Amino acid sequence: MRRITHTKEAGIPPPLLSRSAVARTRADFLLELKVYPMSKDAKAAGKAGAATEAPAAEGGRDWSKTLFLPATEFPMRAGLPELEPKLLKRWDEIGLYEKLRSQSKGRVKFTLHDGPPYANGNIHIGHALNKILKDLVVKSQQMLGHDSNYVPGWDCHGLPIEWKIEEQYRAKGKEKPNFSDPVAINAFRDECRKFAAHWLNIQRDEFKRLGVVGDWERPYSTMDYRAESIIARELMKFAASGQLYRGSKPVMWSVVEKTALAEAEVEYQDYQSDMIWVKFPAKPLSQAEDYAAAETPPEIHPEVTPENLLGASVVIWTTTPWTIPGNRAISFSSRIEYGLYEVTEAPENNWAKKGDRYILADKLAADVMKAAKVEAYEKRETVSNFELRHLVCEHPLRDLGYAFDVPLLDGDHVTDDTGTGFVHTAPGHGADDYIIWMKNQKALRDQDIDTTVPFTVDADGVMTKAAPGFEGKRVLKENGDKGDANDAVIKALAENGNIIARGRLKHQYPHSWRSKKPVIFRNTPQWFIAMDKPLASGGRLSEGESPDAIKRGHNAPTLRQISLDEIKRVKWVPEAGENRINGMIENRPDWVVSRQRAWGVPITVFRNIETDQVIPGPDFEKSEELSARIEKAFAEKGADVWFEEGAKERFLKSFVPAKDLKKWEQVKDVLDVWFDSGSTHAFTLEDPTAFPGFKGLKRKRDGGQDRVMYLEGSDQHRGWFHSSLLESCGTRGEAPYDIVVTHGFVLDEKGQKMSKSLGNVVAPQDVMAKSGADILRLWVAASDYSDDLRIGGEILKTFSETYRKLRNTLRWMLGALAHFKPEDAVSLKDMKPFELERLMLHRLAELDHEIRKAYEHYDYRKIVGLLSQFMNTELSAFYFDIRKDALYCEAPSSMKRKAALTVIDKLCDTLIRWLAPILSFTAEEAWLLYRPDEAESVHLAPFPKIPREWRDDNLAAKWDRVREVRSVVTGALEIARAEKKIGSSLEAAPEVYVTDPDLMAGLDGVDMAEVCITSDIAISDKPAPEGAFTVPNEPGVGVVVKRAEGRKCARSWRITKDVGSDADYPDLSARDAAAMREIDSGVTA
RNA sequence: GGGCCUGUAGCUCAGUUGGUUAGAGCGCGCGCUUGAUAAGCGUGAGGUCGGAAGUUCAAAUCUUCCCAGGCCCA
Repeated sequence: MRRITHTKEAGIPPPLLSRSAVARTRADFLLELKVYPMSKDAKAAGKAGAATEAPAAEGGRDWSKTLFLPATEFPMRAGLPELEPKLLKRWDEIGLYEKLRSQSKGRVKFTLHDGPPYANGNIHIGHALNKILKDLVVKSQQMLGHDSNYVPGWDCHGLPIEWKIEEQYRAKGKEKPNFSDPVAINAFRDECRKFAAHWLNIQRDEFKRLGVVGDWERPYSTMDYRAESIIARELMKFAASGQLYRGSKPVMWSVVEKTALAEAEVEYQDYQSDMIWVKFPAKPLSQAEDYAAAETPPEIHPEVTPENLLGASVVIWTTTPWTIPGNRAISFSSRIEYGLYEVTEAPENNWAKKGDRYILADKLAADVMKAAKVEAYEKRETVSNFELRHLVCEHPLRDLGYAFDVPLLDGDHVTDDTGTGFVHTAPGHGADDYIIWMKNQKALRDQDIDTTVPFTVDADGVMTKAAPGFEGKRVLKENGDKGDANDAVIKALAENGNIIARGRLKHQYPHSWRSKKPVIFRNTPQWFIAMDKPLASGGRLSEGESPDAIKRGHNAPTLRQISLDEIKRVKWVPEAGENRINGMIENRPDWVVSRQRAWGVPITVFRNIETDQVIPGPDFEKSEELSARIEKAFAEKGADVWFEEGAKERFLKSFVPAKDLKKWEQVKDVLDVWFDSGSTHAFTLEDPTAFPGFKGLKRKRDGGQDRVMYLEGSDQHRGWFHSSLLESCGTRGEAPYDIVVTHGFVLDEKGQKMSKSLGNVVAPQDVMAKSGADILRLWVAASDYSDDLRIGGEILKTFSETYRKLRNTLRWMLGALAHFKPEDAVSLKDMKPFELERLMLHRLAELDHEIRKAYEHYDYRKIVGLLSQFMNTELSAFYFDIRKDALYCEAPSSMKRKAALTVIDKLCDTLIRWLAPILSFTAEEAWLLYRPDEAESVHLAPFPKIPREWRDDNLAAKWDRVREVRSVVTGALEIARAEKKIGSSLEAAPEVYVTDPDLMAGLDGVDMAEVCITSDIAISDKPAPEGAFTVPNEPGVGVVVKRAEGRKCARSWRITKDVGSDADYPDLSARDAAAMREIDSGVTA
């Protein structure tokens, strides 16, 4: 408005000012005045407004042009989606990562070792969280003064990629390749490799887009030849030390496809099974058995197998009769109540006969008797857990060649919902069966029970000689139809008098998702890494200990013990992580590392089919040479060479006599991909040739100061943290990391898991396109990553607002600094009179301490909190608001102005650096405008060094009082405003009554009118008059708001009595008139 | 079902060894400003601290149970 009036009076034809015209006028004006921070001629710029404005008739002069208003190119609205790619390009062009490395050579290393994501699709919000968090760590550790390098990596082998390639084969009408054909398998592997490479590249771009700084040009990948060779080498270390062994385990097996299936490859469909109820006769135990008397309840007969159970049978129920030959135990549950039941009436020729006595779950007895067509029965006894635990049965097919004891095992998987309350346990044919069998290994062996899991069914679904009496019977035919095994088993049971009922059951049964045919659980040979085998060369070397000292024989620690010890040495953030992984390592079974698959690193060992010897292995003197040969071949040509024609002969040449080659089986299984990723430390951190950034890495435990951090989602306690720990402890006797940080999962706004079907998925790509990566980064930094994180529309909106506030504070500082000349900087000594400035310096010193501490502890939300609070409340709403008058209006020579600018310069410098790890793009944008001449990138700068002398606790305490009084004044002004007494606070001249001497002392020497942004103020130590404004919390302060007296200065808008005291500037206050005189005379400094 | 963990204003978070009327930033309502202006300032309203019971003079904080949610197993 003012401007339009002015234009009119200046005689310029009154334009028809449309909105856009106004905007254009304004834009032109800004352009004219705009100070380009890059221009070295800031001096000229500072007075530009004043100098170009010829003194006009005072009444019409546009005083705003004579003010030192903020001027900056840093836009109010960021336009992050457009800005960010430009900055990324710039970082690429200046070689930011290389610069960081060369700049920090020789410093203590902080190494965040990247956990490899799986290269098979676009990144999702969880990836974004993980990588941003890593970037916060890496950048802040760098700025704290470390050499903080980051080499990203990818996990490339494995099943999901195989599936994709199989899918492609099917789409092309090709058969699934025959993996025993060397050409076919390597052609297939090649497709997998290409697929992984494709997604690696896409993910790399997506990760870079987040603003993550790292060595993107030279990442690691588990499928690099070098990586494959080292993964194989690591496995061979386990083989050579004897920790790798061949065992067996039931897996889901498709008879039709002759292949093992993963859980994700089966689907449950209706299927009609044969069900049978089978008797396991109770057997008297030898009296020599000695049971712990302590656990014997007094009311129980302490003798083994109480008499009343003799002649009774435990009854089981199963839907897979063909697994009876594989039976080795019966599971019961100590949570279920059991009884001894006698059949009192039954039809002639019934399987269940009068006088039979069965042990059954009480809840299921009636059902069982009904199924067995029993007409009447009675419960005789209660059967206790104690009795069951010490009961041993005979196998129902004992006379066919199953003359072993069948023990009873207590298991949580047993329920009394269906069946008999007892679960037939065939360790080769079920997961639960196998687990409970393995869990009881030791106790069973103590009872002289053979714990070997029998191979009763072969790959074709045909029963083997390990199932005496049933050899050659088929479980399933080649086409997936039911074979003759069930009938044969049922017939044999009947002949032995140990079946009491049969029937059919329609239920959900696993089927292959490809052939849609039923699958079976079948015991198969697998390769294991032993958790509890004493490690001859295990354990870390203590200082000064010779390598020979660790050969500890049978007293040597096991992999489990070493791992548990190492867990204690690692710092877990948050601490609960230690608990979690500890529990897992304590309880986990041996590590199954073999997969009957194609796309992976092979288990590069050979097995003698006659002696079962494995090479490389502990009893093979050429293990090292053999390993070296394999490693070298892999490094040169990749793991494919293992599958090539004649590989066995080539690798074994000269190690094994040619005539014996037939006896040696080349293992074609591939490694569990967790072994791959568990080995990343070996082929990255320990390979300075491929990764020069890791050269000279010397961890604290090795007497150095460097640290290695792993940082992943909390699911990796079971995954990567776990496998890396086992791999490294098994081969090196120590954990591969010093610090492990875990974060939670990303949920939707309501705390629910994201899913396509719920439609609550937030894609990082969308957020970056709409709001920018810095918003995502702020979200990560401000959230409590130790817990699950939530994201959604409202949350993103909130963070956009938070961002906007921070951004505008930066913007105002940059604008104010357009008028700052370094040579005007005021030294701390000369800052003495300016308490407000010193207060700000004090706050910087305080914050410096807190922010460094928070960055050191990876506590980023604390930093966001501190900086938001500081920038919004203390700077924008307090310091800046107060200082606007001095900055805009005071003369160029004003010391107050110069002092303020000096402080704002420090604030700006410091805040941009503190924000850089979090708002990486925005901080860079600000930095380039702030330091146009010398600054290459804020990410090359360290956190600022704040002089200790800036700290002044007494001053801070004093100003706490000032702010207390101020808050009463602003409260009073608000009332006056509501009463329409005043509008702007400059229209007021409050009377402040301070009876509290402590508060009064705080006001000493403080210009309270300035602090309260009023035109005048009166401070009195007298009691406040009746009706004065007070606040309950500040009883010692009363305020009466009076209107300021005098005229409004046309330039500063303050109402003072000295307006017009300078005849040359009749509309201005004395202060402004003096300033104008200086400006008009061309003096700027 | 088991192990680990979480639940404080609309949102993101603080709440020290249990101790006055539970805090902050953002958002929201209202007012001011129009020289940070798709900005800035002031001010106000929001919480039975997931629920219940218990221990205690005193519980967001300790105990138990329940509810909701997450990760990992089964």
